[in-house]
Amino acid sequence: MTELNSETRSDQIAHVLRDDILAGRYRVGERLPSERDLAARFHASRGAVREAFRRLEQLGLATISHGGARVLALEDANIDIIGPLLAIHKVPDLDLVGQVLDVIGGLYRIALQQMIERASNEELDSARAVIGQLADLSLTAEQQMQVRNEVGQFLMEKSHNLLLRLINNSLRTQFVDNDRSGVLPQADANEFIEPVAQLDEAIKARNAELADRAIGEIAAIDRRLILAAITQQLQQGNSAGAQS
Amino acid sequence: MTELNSETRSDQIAHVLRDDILAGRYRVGERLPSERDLAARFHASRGAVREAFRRLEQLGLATISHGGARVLALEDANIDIIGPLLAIHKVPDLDLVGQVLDVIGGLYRIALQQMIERASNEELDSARAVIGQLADLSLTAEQQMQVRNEVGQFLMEKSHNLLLRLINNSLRTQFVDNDRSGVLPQADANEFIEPVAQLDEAIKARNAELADRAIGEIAAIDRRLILAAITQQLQQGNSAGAQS
DNA sequence: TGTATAGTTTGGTCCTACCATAATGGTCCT
DNA sequence: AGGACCATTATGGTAGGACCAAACTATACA
Repeated sequence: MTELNSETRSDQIAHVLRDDILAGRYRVGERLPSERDLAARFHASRGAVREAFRRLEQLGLATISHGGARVLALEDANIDIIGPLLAIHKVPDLDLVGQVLDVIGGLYRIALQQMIERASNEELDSARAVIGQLADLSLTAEQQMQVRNEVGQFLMEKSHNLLLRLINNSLRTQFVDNDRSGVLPQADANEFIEPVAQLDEAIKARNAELADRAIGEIAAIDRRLILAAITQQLQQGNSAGAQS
Repeated sequence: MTELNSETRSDQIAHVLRDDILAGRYRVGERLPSERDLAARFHASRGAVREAFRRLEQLGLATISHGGARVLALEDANIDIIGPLLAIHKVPDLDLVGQVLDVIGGLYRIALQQMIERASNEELDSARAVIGQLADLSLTAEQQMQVRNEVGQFLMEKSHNLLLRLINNSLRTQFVDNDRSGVLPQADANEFIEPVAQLDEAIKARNAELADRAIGEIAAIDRRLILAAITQQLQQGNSAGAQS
């Protein structure tokens, strides 16, 4: 295990319950065990269970009311369940990752539009500098990954859009938590050279449409790389699983 | 007041603390009062305060650890604070609403792309039917508002993208909660006729680019209407405030 | 068969006590 | 006078028990 010393009792309970729900061990609308039962099962006090319940409630996984705690549909949950949902399987679910990448790509497009519309010339210049790193051929795979994260982070900040930043933060932290799975796409930086150049020019000219096209292409490449890396890991997992 | 009978003690505490933080009554990094102090202040038990803390923690507004509870930066918070943030002032903050609408518009664009890419022909047909209502000239303002919500909801569902739906749900519920402010934009349905027709045709032909343009235009109109309605309310509020 | 009702379960709240850790303040040494 | 060390204190984390009110369940009655 990673670290369980710093994890609070109510944290543990909340996590177990969360994963149970996400894994579908409770049907939607079904009642969770009572606080007293759970307290007994986890060898904890009712207070700890209640605190865990509050978090589940905030996560949108369950409603707690007088009759009991009822499980909600996954579609009614909070964004913060995406991370745990991806972490349930050893290798993330390919479909879900694809969906998330689609959304992230779209968010970057929005951010870029906002930035081009609102940011100062100085900010645009620094943005171009950061983005330029994407086409740096001398970086390792890890560094490339980091650069891409930085670029995304930078775009979000310079979009001056609070909601955008909030969404991005949620997603980013969840992926960082999940990165331990070792999914490290090996990018061929050459692929990025052309769209990055286009993007640079578009930002320089504050050409929103061109920028949109360029960032879309970059996101598409990124998406392809990540999905390929996961697919590869899936196959490795399958072959390893076949041995046992 | 609306309803405070069904509101739990820990709910009240959480809400007060949340609003205090959002209103900036605590500086970032500052320590919140201790659980015992807050319990005394709210005439509640420590348990209730702790449950409130768990929710603040889940909202990303504060970190609770052994030294004490510390306030986090707004940018590190959860999406679910957008609603409360808008509700703090009698009339929502114009900038923030604009930002939110920008993002929602972008999300609709993503959803539409996904839908065109993935949905079945039947789903597309039903989507066209729903979208067609946007240009219905015989609807009242309330009905129009409802139709627009339905369209958004429909797009999100048919995008078959879980993350997109989660984000949309969060935002939607927060706005529904906030709709009591009575911001009802009066749309001139005539404006929608042309882009809606374009969108219809684009969906029929599965033309992603054309659809993107059309939905963008619709979102822009919607945005303009809502902001205008809020601006008007702001002015009313100012003139009313000048009397007192 | 449907309904009213009593009993049981369950969440909501409070209280008290104890522990472990972080924050604080004082003391001692250099 | 300044800094390192240590005891004290404040604070969160947890446990257990008690009581109430609302919700659920099963029973008895009409």
